[in-house]
Amino acid sequence: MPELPEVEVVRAGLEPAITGATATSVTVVDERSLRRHDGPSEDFIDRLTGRVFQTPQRRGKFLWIPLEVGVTARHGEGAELQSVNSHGDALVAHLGMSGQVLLRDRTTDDRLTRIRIELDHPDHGALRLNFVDQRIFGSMSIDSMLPTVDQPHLVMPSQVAHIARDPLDPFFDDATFLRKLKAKRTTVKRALLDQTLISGIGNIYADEALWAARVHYNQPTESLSRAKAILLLAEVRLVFVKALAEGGTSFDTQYLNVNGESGYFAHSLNVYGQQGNACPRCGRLVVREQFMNRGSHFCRFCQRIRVGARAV
DNA sequence: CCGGACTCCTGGTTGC
DNA sequence: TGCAACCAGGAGTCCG
Repeated sequence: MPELPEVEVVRAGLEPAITGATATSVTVVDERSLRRHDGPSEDFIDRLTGRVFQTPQRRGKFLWIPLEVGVTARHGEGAELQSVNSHGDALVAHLGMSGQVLLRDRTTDDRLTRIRIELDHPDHGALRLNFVDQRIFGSMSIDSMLPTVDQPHLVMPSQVAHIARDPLDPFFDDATFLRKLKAKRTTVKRALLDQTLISGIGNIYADEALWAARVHYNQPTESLSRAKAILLLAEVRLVFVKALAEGGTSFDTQYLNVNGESGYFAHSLNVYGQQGNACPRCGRLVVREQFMNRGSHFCRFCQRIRVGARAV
């Protein structure tokens, strides 16, 4: 599924292609892809049509494109230029399990397109942005930008406000993360997947980072040594950076494919989906267990629950 | 605060 | 060949 590296590949790919483009036409093929939009599809279309895209942003697995303020073309003959809010709006996208953002020319469509946005770019001309999503766990929405609680000068879509910084964010605070992790009364994989603690990690990279750090998914966070916690955070960053590097190579400005299943995932997975295969480190069999309604892949020998290590 | 259950959801794949 | 069962799980919500 799309996690931080996949979403970042999309963001980085969209940036040069669509920044400055105008949304000339919007088609909602399947309203269920607007589940995070507060209002009917007509409202989504009205608030997006005629707007100009600014630089795409990302936090964790959320992606958004701020819309230039001041142009509310569709709304009335200039009569009621609604001052929505002082910080403007953004087109927010979450890819969910199977979402893709595909940049096409005007003649190309994709089978599972749920939302289609026609764009006109001053340099690149006519473009089409297809939001494709098989399972419809993803969504698009128009959301208000609001100042964040901790940093009032930093604005962000309201539905992203509760999402923690991701570990590739230059302002991610390691010390704070380690403190909060320690304070939690939960187990380590659950904590890694908690987007309010650290964002961007999904099932695949959680399993990969835990394997790399030799930590069992069910290790209580309070008994995780500080050294292990630091190592784990480093391994999270490492798998992200590796995936990002590989994802970047297959990037093509005219075709942004972010299907996590295909492409760069395949050749660098050590445990995810590898049940029955040999652990690359010790040669014993990788196993899969049910945890949190999903699969946990790990090596019973390399990753064992350790007791004690209750630092002061 | 925490965890578990539940909901959303579909098409490629598997099995008979 | 045909069809039904199976499977993947991010995120929000509710409840005990």
